[in-house]
Amino acid sequence: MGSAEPDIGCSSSLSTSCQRCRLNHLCLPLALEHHDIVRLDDIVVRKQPLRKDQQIYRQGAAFQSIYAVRTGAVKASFLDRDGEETVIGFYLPGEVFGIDGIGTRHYRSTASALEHSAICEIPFDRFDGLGVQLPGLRQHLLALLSRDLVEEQQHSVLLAKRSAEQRVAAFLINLSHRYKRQQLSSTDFQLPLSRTEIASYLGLTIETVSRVFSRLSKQGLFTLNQRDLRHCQIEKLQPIALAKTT
Amino acid sequence: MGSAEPDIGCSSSLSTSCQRCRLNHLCLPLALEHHDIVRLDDIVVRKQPLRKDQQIYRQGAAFQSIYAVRTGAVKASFLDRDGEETVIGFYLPGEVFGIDGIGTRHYRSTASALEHSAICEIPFDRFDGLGVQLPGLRQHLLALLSRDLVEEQQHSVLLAKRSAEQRVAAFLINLSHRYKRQQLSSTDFQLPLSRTEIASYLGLTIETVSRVFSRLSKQGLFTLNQRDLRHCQIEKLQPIALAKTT
DNA sequence: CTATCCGCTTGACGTAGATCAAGAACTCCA
DNA sequence: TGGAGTTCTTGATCTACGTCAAGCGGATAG
Repeated sequence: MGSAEPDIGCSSSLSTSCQRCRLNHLCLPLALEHHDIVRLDDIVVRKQPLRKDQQIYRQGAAFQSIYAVRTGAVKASFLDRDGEETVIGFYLPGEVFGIDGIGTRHYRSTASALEHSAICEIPFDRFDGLGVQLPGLRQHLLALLSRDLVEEQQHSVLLAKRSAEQRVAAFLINLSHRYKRQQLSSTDFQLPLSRTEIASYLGLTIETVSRVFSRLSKQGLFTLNQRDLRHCQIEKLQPIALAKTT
Repeated sequence: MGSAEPDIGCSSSLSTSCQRCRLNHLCLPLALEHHDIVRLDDIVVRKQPLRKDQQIYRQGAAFQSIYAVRTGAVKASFLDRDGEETVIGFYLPGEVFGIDGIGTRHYRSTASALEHSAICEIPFDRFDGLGVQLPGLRQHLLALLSRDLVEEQQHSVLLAKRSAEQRVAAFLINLSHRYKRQQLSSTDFQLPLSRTEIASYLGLTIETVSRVFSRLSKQGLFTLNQRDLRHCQIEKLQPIALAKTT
């Protein structure tokens, strides 16, 4: 996004510790007492900021670390053998990704930056070692995985049962919640995904997504220019997202 | 299934221990040394056999235990507020379910027996306590969750991108693998789900599922009477399940 | 300032799968 | 042994969304 730039900015945030990170109440440290956060800090690797489209890990690569988003946004996508890419998820600041590699010891998707982003890497074996001493951390990882599983189940239900309009409405509601969690506006924000990516994530075509956006904004539920969403009326989207399939 | 019966049979298997269970190489004990299995055994509750449609837990109930299937089959389904039921998963002998409740401390779906079934209950806090002493068990649970997450992601991709025929083919391949894992025939088995349940699980209608079954069996890929599948040619289903969406 | 590209929108048309409707086969029970 | 309730199949029709095709506006480059 941003202009040209040799400098990618935010070098200040590069040096941030978990203790001082404004996201520590959302992210892994939330499981820890103040004095234990230091120990997590020791193993967290704060990476060089990434440019748009830079990859964090690739599908099939050996699993080594889990990651957290500090700034920007990251998508996970799955490439099937005909070269078709499917967006299976995306992650906003404070969210953890890469945990789907724990079981198979291989990443099952490719993670890449959706925009300029800063991420934290947590080498898994060190994290696991820490878990021995800090049961809270262990519990938290378990809870994280379990909640991701539930979300993925809900995504499946969305794809299995809901119309295009319902999927798009649910997508916007979900985004809104996740921005709110970060103390950001829940009614005005940038879409982290392109139309193509949204379509892929929701199991639709780009044309359908575009038409649904047009229709909903014509109904006055929000205004949308490119990725710039404004005045989103979540309470009016809610009934659309739920609606009886009768 | 079976005839009338006051006795639900398999009372012998009721007394089985994990050590002697024929599924112990698939199920939780696989993570353990022989002499540690006894400790797992201590906390496992071998429940009364369940009849078809009996519930194990209900959506929204407080999370207490995780479960494993010993015989029979179990489905997990999600009820949305219009009363529509969606089948989100099903579990065969040796498989563990209920772990999606760990994060929220509430079950997010209802689990019920698809047929006469025997299940093992593992109270989660005792299990968790055991995990402190048996790191292998802890790792295994983590791996289990992570692999379930991957499978759920794959299910989402199936729903997002694949045609009715591809979904049904993938479903049969999946079943075949899971029966094989149990040392059962991978080409001849009973479908654990009704047409209605299969349709719900695959995001289709019952009519479409039925038509696809007819079409595929007319092509000689298998024979199917009601739930009785025979001579299933997995290697011919594979190309159908994958096929280019071009 | 004009050209090319890319992301997005919009319209016209086609189709896979949904819906509606009927009937066949199997199950359960009297 | 037969009738009522399931579950599954099959056909005829409808429709939401996909496909194809054109055009627009904003961004970057020459």
